[in-house]
Amino acid sequence: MVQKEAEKPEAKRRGRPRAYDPQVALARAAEVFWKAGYAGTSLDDLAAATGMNRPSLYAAFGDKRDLYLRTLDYYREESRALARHALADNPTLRVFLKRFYDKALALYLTDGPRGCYSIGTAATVAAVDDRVRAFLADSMRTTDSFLTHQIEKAKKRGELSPDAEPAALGYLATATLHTLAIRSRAGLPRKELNALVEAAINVICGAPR
Amino acid sequence: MVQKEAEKPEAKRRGRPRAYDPQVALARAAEVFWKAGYAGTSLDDLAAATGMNRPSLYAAFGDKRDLYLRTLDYYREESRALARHALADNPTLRVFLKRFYDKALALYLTDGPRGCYSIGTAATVAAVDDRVRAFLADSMRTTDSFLTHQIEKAKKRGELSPDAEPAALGYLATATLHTLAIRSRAGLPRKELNALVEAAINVICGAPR
DNA sequence: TGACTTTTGTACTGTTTCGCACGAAATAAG
DNA sequence: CTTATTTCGTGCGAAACAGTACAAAAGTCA
Repeated sequence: MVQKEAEKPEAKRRGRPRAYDPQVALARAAEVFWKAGYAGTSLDDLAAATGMNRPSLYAAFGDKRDLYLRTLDYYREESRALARHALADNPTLRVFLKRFYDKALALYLTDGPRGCYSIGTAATVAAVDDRVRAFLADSMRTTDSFLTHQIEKAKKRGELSPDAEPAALGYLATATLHTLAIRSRAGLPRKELNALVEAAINVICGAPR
Repeated sequence: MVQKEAEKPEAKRRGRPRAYDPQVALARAAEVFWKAGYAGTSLDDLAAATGMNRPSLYAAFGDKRDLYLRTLDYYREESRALARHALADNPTLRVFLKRFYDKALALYLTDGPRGCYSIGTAATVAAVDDRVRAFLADSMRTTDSFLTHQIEKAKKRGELSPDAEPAALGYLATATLHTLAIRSRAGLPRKELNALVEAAINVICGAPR
């Protein structure tokens, strides 16, 4: 609806070639939203950041809201790829969680204390935009079930106490991610965040041996 | 700097009387920010909500940022009063936490899914405003130590396992509050949030007897 | 080369927003 | 009743903003 659906990346297009790469533009736009929030970002800001001018922005992505929704999807895909990658060598739950939170923190602390993209920006918009709210809800449910699933696997492998409840611990694992998202945006020092990660992992996996 | 410091509430003031109550105006302003976020709220919105006109707003609270910072303080005071009240009859940790989260949820779900005021609005602003960022950091540290203190007390009273670590559990208790703040703003149903509260309390206090 | 297609960039319109100036209104003090 | 003081409320000017029209630019295709 916003753009030509079937994009052939390599096919020679007919008219004047684009001066921008849509994926790069999307990433640049996300950076601006990330910093200033949705409402705090103007189309001029976006144009400046992407190097495009406003008419091109409209043609490529629709209006500001459309563009924002695109960046949310973009961010979610990137995040999921990171999470999947942390599972590549089938680590223990303890090792996986450490990696998972460390990767999250690395993302949250790039270019100053910016926190999580969707929590830092979409949470505010969610109260007035149904689609953003639905996106947020869906993202969090997905994180819940992903983490719960990892915990279930670990329990089956005998890494956890037999009376550990994966669903409850999954909630807490997601809650840990959320609190890191907010705390990092609040500028808390890395050291403090590391201590929190340590504490959460010990509670979820049981005291370290 | 923004307003006369020593406000004698009952002293007969000299000129034309105010047509508004500053405390009420502050609460109304907070409601608007709560819904639309800081950047998403214009002075006209605030004027409409408070029944004041813009020049009066400036005279009373300074500019938009000053007013917003005031509402943050206001909200924090209200929240602390609620928390203190939940401790009035010296309840067990389990009972206290249940009350604490229930009160938070009641606040977060008033007038639709609006979540926590400071997390829902200040988190976004924090990335571009030092004072807001400092406010957020300070608030969260206060919550951490408050909850940790309650957990320590419970441990001394023998309510918790001897090897429970209050500092670690305190982080998780705050994390639970944070995740509730975000999830409620994302519109997750009350039932799901209740289940999360239940799970978190069981992890913090130990399985129910 | 010339017709066609798509993107670019400038410029324009109307709206929103901010911040303040200024006179009217309301009250206390003398 | 007059003066001093404080607030109210209209309204103005400047800036920011969203969205679009239009012509120039930069390609493809025949």
